[in-house]
Amino acid sequence: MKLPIYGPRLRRVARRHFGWPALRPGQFKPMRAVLRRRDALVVLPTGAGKSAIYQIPAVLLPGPTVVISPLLALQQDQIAALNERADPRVRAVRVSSAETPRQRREAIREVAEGRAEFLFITPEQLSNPEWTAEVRALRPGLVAIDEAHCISAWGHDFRPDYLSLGHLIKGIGRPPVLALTATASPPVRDDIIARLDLHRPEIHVSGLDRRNLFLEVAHCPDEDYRWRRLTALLDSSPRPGIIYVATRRAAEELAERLTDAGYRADFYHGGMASGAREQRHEDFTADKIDIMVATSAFGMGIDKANIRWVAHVALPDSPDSYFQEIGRMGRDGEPGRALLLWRAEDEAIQRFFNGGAPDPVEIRELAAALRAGPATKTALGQKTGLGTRRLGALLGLLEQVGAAVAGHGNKWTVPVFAPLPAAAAEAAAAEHERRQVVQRSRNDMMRAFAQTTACRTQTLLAYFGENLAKPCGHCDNCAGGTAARTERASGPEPFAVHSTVRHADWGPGMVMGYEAERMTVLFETVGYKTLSVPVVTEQRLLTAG
DNA sequence: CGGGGTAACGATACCGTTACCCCGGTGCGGTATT
Repeated sequence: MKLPIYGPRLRRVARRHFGWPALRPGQFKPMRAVLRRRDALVVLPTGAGKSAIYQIPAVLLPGPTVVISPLLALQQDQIAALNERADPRVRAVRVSSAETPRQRREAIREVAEGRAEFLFITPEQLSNPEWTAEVRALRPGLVAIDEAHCISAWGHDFRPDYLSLGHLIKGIGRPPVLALTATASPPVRDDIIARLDLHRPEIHVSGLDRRNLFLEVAHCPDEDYRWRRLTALLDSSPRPGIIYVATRRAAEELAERLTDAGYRADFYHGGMASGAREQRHEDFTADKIDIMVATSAFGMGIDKANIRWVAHVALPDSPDSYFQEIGRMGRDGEPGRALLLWRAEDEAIQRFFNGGAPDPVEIRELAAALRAGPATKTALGQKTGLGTRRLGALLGLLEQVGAAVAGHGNKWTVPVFAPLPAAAAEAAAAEHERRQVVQRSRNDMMRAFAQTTACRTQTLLAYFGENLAKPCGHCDNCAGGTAARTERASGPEPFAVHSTVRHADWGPGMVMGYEAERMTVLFETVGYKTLSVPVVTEQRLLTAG
């Protein structure tokens, strides 16, 4: 049997069809996985060439490629970039609310007739039974999930159709699946793999240590101090840069205060009219805006290489978000500066955003409604009086505890051995609580990152399950010498990094890293925990395995 | 959970304190109206 040699073929496609002279680090292995028709999860932070990982193999694989991407604006940019080349083998079309029904049908026809290779679609459209059948008939050879962390970040409450992606992909014939994201800590990866139902996926993680970024954190006792640190950064840094804040109001107010103080600043958040949003985004891309004060709405889809700094006038909800946000700078390889200006009070808003417990009565009623026979979400919504958002979240919970299942034609029903409504409600509440606990542990890890005296990069990479052998040399703690002192203070490590351990109450977990006399363990049920190494050793809190 | 705004109060000439309320991120899609 002739062994396939992938490298030259991939490079040839990159050159001929896309005009890229060479492959970049981190691209080849996942491409090879795709060509071997393996499921894969790719974590590649720099943003440089993530799309190529599905685009190049797509040309070599039979059948069109379905691309699932969260934002219409993002899709627009990617489609435009592909169609610029006027090569039918890389042509892209789209099915979304931005197209008329006629245009959507035409898009499907173009793919069916081989006039286009890529079909961009949102999870929401794919969950429409009409399109499921149409897309299935195209016999796609690959499904690419862009910004796959959205499954974990948004699926559970914000955009529930993300949770159904696994079912939806089955509905279109279950071709190999490639999930792509810039950040995914182990719990997020597990979530992606579980929700997409990836089969023995190859996991490729690379480029987490961004050596051109200098990481710096300042604890701010009050708002005045925070303002002084921020303006000191602005006075000493080139443009452009991004300031992240927690709320829309804060974005507007800070932009105004900066403008009054003589800085050229504008704001951006999800509450703006779509036209204005687009304009601001374009202006920033075209270097017409120096300083963008924004909520987390400003993020995905920023394709700009020369962002020189990112400041946080807030405490992000997790290291995942933080890493994602600072990862947008310095893509050109030139220096970038990350400055986290945090106050203890910032945590309150994150706790609020985590949300409260679901209403047990509502869950029970929904569980009962499901027993009346297969029903669509719309029908269930009418029956229970639940809004689409809440309904989606509750259905997701019930599904996870085996009290609901998506069947034929996107109708929901109860599986054969489903618990009775009361028991289902109880299990769903427990499942929600478990998720909350994990989310709170991620909040805690963000604060721990802010407070550490160890190397910032080592701390951050440990959170993502990666080991950086030596302090990074490009963070405040390395520069100030505390990282070296912290490293010297660390004693013997009772369990190897990445080994599995067990705690009497918290069950199984994985050792993520050590920092001085403390160790971080990620437990399956309670999330991240930081433990004292001497206490662990003396009291035998953990056992191997 | 905490910040910010406002009303009410108390004491007294213009203001301070307290209590209470409200607010707070991320985007798809489809429909009704210009």
